[in-house]
Amino acid sequence: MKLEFKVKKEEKYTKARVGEFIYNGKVYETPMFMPVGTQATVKTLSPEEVTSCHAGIILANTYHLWLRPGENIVAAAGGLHKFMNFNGPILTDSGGFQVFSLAKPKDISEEGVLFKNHINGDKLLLTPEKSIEIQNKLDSDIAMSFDECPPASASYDYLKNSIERTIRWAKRGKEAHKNENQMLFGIIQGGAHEDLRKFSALETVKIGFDGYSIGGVANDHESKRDMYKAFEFSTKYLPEDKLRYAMGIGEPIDILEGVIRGIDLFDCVSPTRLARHGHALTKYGKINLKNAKYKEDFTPISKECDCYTCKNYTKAYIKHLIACEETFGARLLSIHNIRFLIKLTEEIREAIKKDTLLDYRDEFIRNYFGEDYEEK
RNA sequence: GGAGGGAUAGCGAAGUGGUCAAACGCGGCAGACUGUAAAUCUGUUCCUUCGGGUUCCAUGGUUCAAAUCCAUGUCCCUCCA
Repeated sequence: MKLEFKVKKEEKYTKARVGEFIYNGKVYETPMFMPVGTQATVKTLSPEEVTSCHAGIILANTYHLWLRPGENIVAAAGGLHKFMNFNGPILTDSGGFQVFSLAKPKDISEEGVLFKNHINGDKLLLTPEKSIEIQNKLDSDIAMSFDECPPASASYDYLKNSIERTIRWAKRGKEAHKNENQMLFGIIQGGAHEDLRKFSALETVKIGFDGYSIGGVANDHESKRDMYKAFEFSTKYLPEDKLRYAMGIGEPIDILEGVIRGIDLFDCVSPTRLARHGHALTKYGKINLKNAKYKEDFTPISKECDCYTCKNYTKAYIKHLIACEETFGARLLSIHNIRFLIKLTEEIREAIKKDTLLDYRDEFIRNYFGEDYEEK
């Protein structure tokens, strides 16, 4: 079943909106934060634990599942949902990010991208058609176009050529897309340049997709200002009635600023990666539970948090688990961090409904960064 | 009782005349992480007022120079009886 998205409420003072879609008879609201489960698992968590964080859509990755176990095995299992025992909606990334993280510029051609398989060194060609074919077989609910994700610092000319090729790839991918039950999103690139974002958006919209992603952000230590420009210059040229998704975002403040600029969906590895590295997100900033000061702190990460971790465990205990490299520590922190970001989106939705999102943002910043916060 | 081996920073362990405040690993302390080649990576870890000061079981000695060579002592380990 293809999920139908509707905008339900637009905020009065910003571009933010609350939307909803129905999946398996359940109503899901946006803005939404989507946990990442690259290899068909949100690292360290069971599907039940992911769901307990009130997660909606989760991600999986085409490139990784193509290499292991192979899309045919997932298809033989009955698709990703059955394979990984997750009943909620699943979005698959196209492998486009791996063009950024694994390929070298010389590996990218009109036909596709030549990857050196990171597991056994084999050379493999991923094309727009192949990426879509794999995603069709994986049977995710939302597929991504195969794009090049150039670093934000790439030159104007490089970005321009790359965008033109990504648009040609998007057309090829759409033609190859055969799964009626699966949405297909196009991806907007263009760094922080308004004309490039505009061109990328308008051309991608011309092809016609079920939703639009904003890519090429937060991948190059670019400034927050540039990232927010990329959001703004993309959503400005996208249709109101389609989902907008900021790929790989992110940090709480970036989610807020993205929502304000009209973005509905966010995904990020940070809650689970930070967790594995001993960090917890809190309303008052990120804390590092490895720090000695938590040794005898027998209070929860957050008294206000309703997650399993905060209801049952202390900082001192989690610090001990992380110090001993016990996986349960990473799991408890993953639950907390995912719940934190999802709770953030819940509060954001409430603020949009009340037209108080800017006040909410300002209060969030005061709490999270302190009084002397300056946007960089 | 006899023969041999050893003692190096919080721990393990290199180093066997100068380039040694002493490799490396662990532990400790801190930092980074944004569509996951990340349970990873980086820095730091004798003291310091950043000039320097005090170290390699202890004490004495050889030498211009000692963790390194010699003597004595202390402790530990292995094998034989």
